[in-house]
Amino acid sequence: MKKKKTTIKDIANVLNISAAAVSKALHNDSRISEKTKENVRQVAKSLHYQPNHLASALRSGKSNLVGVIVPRTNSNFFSSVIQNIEEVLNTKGYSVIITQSNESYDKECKSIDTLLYTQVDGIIASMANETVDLSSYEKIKSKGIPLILFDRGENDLNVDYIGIDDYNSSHLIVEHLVKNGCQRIAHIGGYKRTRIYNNRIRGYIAALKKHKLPLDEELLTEGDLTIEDGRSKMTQLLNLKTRPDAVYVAGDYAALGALQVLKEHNIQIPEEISLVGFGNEPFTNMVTPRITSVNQHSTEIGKQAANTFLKYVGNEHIEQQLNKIILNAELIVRDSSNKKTPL
Amino acid sequence: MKKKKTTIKDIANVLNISAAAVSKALHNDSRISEKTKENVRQVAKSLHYQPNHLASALRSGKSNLVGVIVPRTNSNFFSSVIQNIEEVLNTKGYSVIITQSNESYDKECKSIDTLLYTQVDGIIASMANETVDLSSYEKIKSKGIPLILFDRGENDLNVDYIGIDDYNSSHLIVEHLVKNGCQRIAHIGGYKRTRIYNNRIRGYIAALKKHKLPLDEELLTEGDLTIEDGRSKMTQLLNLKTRPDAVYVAGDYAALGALQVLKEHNIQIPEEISLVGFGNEPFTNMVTPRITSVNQHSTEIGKQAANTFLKYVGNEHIEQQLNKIILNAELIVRDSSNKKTPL
DNA sequence: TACATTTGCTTAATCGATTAAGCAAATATA
DNA sequence: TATATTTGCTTAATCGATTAAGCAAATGTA
Repeated sequence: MKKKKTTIKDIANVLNISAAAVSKALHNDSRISEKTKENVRQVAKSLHYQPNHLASALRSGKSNLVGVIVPRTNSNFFSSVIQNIEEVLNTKGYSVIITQSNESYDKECKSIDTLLYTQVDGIIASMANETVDLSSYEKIKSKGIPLILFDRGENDLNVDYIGIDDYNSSHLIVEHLVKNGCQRIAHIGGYKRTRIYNNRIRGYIAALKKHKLPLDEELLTEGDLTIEDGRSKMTQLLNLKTRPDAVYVAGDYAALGALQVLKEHNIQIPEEISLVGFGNEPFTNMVTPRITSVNQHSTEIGKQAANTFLKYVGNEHIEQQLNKIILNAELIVRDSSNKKTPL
Repeated sequence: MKKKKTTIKDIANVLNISAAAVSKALHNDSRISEKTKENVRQVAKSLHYQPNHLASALRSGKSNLVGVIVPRTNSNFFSSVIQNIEEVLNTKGYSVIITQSNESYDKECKSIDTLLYTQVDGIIASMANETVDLSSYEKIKSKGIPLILFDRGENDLNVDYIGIDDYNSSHLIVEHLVKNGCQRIAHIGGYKRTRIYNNRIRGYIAALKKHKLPLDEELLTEGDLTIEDGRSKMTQLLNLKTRPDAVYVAGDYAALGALQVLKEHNIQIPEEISLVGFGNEPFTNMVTPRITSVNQHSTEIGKQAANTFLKYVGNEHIEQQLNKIILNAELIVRDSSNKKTPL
């Protein structure tokens, strides 16, 4: 019942040559005659031979696999990054295996173990929200395989990082809102412990100062930026004595939750309250009103991450170090913040 | 510079015992003394030993990896299925590696090769839209590893399948629309060559007949069900001499495209035209009006798929055969089809 | 005391592919 | 013709973990 797989030995037996000769023939070794090569290829085909990756990887110490860890795959951003990583790496003979952390630290550790256990040649990761302890990532480094972070990174790891300029993006957003006449701008932020959200918060605060707007602690919240989080934070903001006239949400899903609440309260967007999200998820362009958001350049991030990995391949002597590639984010203005009669 | 990994041999050298003893100690063999076991564990820890999966998998013939192939990961449905597969399999010591076909046949073949090459112990897949030639899937079967299909399956492969009742779902939808007074129901469908879309089309036709409604070929279209497809098919329908009074779209993304077009034409939904999608993607509940859709039970599908795989593990003698688990889909009625003043 | 059993380990083969080293035959060079 | 080189293969070691077989020492049984 159990179909046994064809090995080079099987091919060797058919042709009455050694397994070594078969291996060399398949790798087009110059010391094997054309005739033998052709025979080997034919027999290999007829026996449906497929090389056993475990054996060759064990021997060569190279698996030609690259692991990717993302918080979740169901956002367009991560899905697009992965797709671009694959596109670049596939052409170089690498295959990509994807694992999700579900924003959980435990799951992330397990993912890392799985990937190391699979002997991947490198890991490209975006860290889970929960992650504070970096020891599991240190483990990757200690194995001597390249680690590249994107989007959610961490300076302390001293590895390559590709992301957008979160600090500056906040400036772009606040500037845009101020130009549209907003004075009381709230920020529904992510957790400060996550670097990118911290940067967005710092950018928000700095931008307020730059435009001589007061920082009102009531208007600055922290959360996990799920739809539910967006809903509850927006509700909270609406219950304030003085409501904001603009809300900048650090994630599109939470922005969507906020939008729902605003609509349920029959609040005119952007006339009464302007709304800006972050991430440029496709749905921001689908809902009513369309939500202004920030394009994170997922395509570019994916390609750069893959190329950064390739830089290390075959150059084992290059020591990894903190090397940031920061892309300029792009504000995409849509109905939710574009007042027809600005200042 | 290159950190070399710790092997059982290193541990053996430290303790002056054989590698075999170390291996047995780590596997808690009864023929190894408690004292030695404890020593081995300690040294393993201090040397940061991690077993080399390639070696053990090569020897044992079991990789403890399960491959999952999906068209794309960025839909909530697939992402949720994967998450549930992982949950079930992780507790049984399996890790999951995910690959995406991007709806491309070529990419799907490559994914299959990657997974086979990685020597996964089984494959759980949902087929790409493009796939007609089943030979790459036959290859999986010929390797003797279990293959489980979900959502997008194919009877001819004679393997396990988990999905919802597409045919019946169409009946539910048409019935619902008829009850709401619709008489001229259009169907923006997927490609007939994909089984599930074919079933939805067949169900649509049968349901019309059941309710004694004429089948108008103009109202039945086929496409790839992207947002763009939804937009163009909806535009096409609006240009008909007699417009439909309801549109049943076989996918939520296309339904969203249709919704956009309807809104751009200032058509009242559901009063003038009712709209129903398929898949219950989160955004159906977020847009205005909220879109009626069909819940595909991603959680259940994921769990069942994983459990089906587990059924075969260690039971190499069970021959795979066509074995369908069909779950009842659930119609979730929302604003886009719920007329306040029905018949 | 004499033999049987158990304990605790070692040796060596194995999984499948790769590769350094080597050897005989064919071909080239002086 | 004698020697050097090239060609085309084989042998055997290797990657790291597992495991059947085996052996000596310790313990048990009669």
